[in-house]
Amino acid sequence: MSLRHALLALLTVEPMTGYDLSKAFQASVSHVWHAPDSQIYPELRRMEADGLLVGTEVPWGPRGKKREYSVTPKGLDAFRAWMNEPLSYTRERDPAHLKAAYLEWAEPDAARAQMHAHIDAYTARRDDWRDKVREIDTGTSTMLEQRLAHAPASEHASIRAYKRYTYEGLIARAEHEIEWAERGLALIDELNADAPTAAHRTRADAAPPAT
Amino acid sequence: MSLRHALLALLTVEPMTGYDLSKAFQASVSHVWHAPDSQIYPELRRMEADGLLVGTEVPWGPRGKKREYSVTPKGLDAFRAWMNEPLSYTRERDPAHLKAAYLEWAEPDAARAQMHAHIDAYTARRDDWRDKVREIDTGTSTMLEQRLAHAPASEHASIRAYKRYTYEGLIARAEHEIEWAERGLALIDELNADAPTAAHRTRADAAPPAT
DNA sequence: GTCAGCTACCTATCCCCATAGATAGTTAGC
DNA sequence: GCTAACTATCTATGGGGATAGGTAGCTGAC
Repeated sequence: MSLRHALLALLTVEPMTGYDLSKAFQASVSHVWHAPDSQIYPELRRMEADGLLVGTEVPWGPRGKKREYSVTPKGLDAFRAWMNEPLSYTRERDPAHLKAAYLEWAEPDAARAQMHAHIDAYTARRDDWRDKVREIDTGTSTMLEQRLAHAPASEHASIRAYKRYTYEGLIARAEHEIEWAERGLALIDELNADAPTAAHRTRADAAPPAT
Repeated sequence: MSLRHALLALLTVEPMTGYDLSKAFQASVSHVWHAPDSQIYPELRRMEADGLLVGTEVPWGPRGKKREYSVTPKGLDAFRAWMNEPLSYTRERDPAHLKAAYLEWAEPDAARAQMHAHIDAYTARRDDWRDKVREIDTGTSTMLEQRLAHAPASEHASIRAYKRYTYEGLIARAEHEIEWAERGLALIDELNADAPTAAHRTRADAAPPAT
């Protein structure tokens, strides 16, 4: 149900078409929540059916048309209700840590490659999020500036602060993941210092026991 | 496809029934990857159909029977192949941070409750993972000890080290999440310092902190 | 005037997962 | 001998998401 609320968050700024939304999504929310357009369009229809949005046909060129959605009072209520109730936390499900727990099965070099992939993935995210923070600070984030333009000046500080807070949390998390993977690289080196390749070969034959 | 590999990881230790697996899952892997039995049983069937496992009927009491699965060489190959290829990283999708980005919409007390929920969820996980580390160190983890019993002594250090490494990473992550939420609480107080809510004021007056 | 590239929207399939429940046999304690 | 609790397995339904398409109109450059 998070997609629904992410869309509501964007539409509270101003009415948009599905296409606009999928672009806005990529530019802003996607750093926190990703969704392809094939998920956005049907969800908008469902939200309209549920009375959270109203869609109006807008002419586009001589023959074309597009559908612009705006939030209804009911939609606003739903969004506020979601914001005011705490999330339910689902249990951990993390492929990287799952793999790490059984890393003795991997070739040392494959284990290292895994760690490098982890580092690369989180480095990219960290840089991405750092850009977002910079955009917030310099006022070059289109979505944020539009949101601010539609909000009373008294709230500008909060809006900016929460966005910044969110991305800073994500940056710190990414840095933690990078550190973790770097410790992983050190650990792999340490464990393979004496027997670089022999360890795996014995393991390979160990699992199917000859009965 | 992670469930499949989590199951393979467990079955490399020794053959098990679906029921055993769902128990073992809860006791060990579930701290990294959770799955209910209704997902495990069909997946085992599929894995058998794919030739990764063989299942044999084992009598259980006078009339009952159960199905015990063991890993085939093909299953072992699949597991090793998974271990040796790097994971693909999917894009961020985090409801807590999504909400945080729009926290100006929430009542201050609801925002605080959200932060407390975050702290509670990660505190529980952190404690859980700390227990796991303690189990690893004291040798009271059944699954781990069984795994060690089936592996050459030369590998015991690695097996233990990777498990410990995994859980330590998760503990550090949980601690980061707790810190983040605590900074969130401070931020909420700061942003609402001039206009405290009625509820907040009442609570502060009713229960002043004992020194 | 036509072609590339963009805007706009939609469909289909498959997989994973959450949740809820159905069924049946076994074991241990009273 | 009965009952509660455990062992064992399976089904059904629906939501959410990934991936991969398809259609149609618009716009601007050459």
